[in-house]
Amino acid sequence: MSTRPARSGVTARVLDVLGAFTARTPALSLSDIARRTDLPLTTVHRLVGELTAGGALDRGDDGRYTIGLRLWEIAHLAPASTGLREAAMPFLEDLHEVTRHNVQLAVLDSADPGEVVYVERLSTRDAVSIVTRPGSRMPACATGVGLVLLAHADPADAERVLARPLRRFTPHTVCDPDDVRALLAQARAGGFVISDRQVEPVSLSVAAPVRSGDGPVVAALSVVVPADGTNPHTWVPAVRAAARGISRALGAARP
Amino acid sequence: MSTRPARSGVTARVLDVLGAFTARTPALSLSDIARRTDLPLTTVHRLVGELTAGGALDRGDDGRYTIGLRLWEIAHLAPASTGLREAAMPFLEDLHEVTRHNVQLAVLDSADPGEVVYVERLSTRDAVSIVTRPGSRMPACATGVGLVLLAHADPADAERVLARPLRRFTPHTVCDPDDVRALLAQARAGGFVISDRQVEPVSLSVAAPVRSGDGPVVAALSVVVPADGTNPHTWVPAVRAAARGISRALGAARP
DNA sequence: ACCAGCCTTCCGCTCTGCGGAAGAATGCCC
DNA sequence: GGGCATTCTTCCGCAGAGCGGAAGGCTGGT
Repeated sequence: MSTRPARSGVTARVLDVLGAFTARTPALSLSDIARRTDLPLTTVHRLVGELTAGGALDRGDDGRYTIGLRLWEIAHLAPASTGLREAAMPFLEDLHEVTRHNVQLAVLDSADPGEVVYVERLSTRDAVSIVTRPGSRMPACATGVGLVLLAHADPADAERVLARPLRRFTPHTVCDPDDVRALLAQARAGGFVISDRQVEPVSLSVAAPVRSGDGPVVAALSVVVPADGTNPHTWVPAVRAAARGISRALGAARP
Repeated sequence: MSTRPARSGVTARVLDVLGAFTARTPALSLSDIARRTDLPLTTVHRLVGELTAGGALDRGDDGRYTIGLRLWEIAHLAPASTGLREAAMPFLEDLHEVTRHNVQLAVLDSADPGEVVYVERLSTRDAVSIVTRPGSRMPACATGVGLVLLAHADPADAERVLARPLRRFTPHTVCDPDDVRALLAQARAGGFVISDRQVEPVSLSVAAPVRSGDGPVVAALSVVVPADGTNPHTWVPAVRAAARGISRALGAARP
């Protein structure tokens, strides 16, 4: 699931410690971290102490650690936040308001092109329930945004992703590489893709690519709507328009 | 401006390297980082290499480094994102839709109670222009959210903040400690505060506290509206209602 | 009282990070 | 082109920083 990027050295250990935190366990005790990282307790004690002193971790009243505000702050300087999210938000909000459904923005993980990382999500209390949050990841093949991103990624990367077994979420998840290739071709040709009940049997998503101006595809945007028989193509124009709007904004910001 | 949290040790240096990135310079070359951190070039070279290998930094096509996607992803496990932002978003959107103005959510920096860090912001293309972004910080005394947070913070911390000179942004910025104390008292008594043209001469903000259920104040929420003579109290009910809604959601999530 | 986890401090060995120096790879100006 | 400035990368020997085993508080459960 989570990659093990660490080779050796203190830096790698520091990153291992930070990597011990997950969406399901955002607060960890000292020995939790030691167990997960497979590092000696004493070592973790020192590292965590230094990280806490630097604001990268925070210590709660119960003694458990969480990711610190300062690290959170620094991380917001990532390009995904700085340029992309900034430019996209107004368009996401418009799309959200028009559709009244969940709207998502995602990028491809360059380290592992088989997965997408969600940058932003706008939800409504009464919208279809949904599993993703900003910062969370999903297999590229199963999601609308993932298919769009894969369609415009390095073909060699895409083939590498298709070479490994594809995870199934529902009976509708497309797991045959050839079927995926067809969807990718469709995405390139039509400028959008529909992922029909691939993640949850009750919802589908309509996605379109976001470019940096008229340059390469840097992100994808989708709307998740209930699979209630309504023709999904209804949503295509709105999604594509929003995606193009973001692309234009990005081009103006960083030519 | 930026604190120097580092003492010694590799961990501290790693954090120094990450801390070299700022909102105005989100992409840095190797020697940029060396200069800013005041570390030997060779050392930075190694650290940055290890950080890049671990996904904490990304290297752009031009050779410059940016904060990496993986770090961004991990940072989203900070409580400010996990619980707070998650719970707040629907209410922020409602408030945003009703007011059609900028809506912001912020927390107090525990390391320096004199500053607030913005967690989220919803803007509109045609709203008053505004300087804050998620992850950015401002002096607590000058902002609506800051005054609210300070009002409910440890009184000793508040006094410590008032002891140092207060930065002036406009002729309306409240810089006299006693005037600030009056505003804080008002915030406690009324459950809201109005920061009138303190940051920019053309806008004012109305802020209210967000509690963890019925517990302590953990965040503050504000709407920024043009200072066009409209009675700012018009906005108070909507802001307070949204703040209470978030508080309730937080209480339900983590009792 | 006893035990089982969790956290913290101590300390000596050694392995690892350190950074000066030197060399490649640009880019710029004359 | 030649020379100069800046940036990035590789190499390597020294020493001090990080390492982690062991031991001792500090809980809370039975």
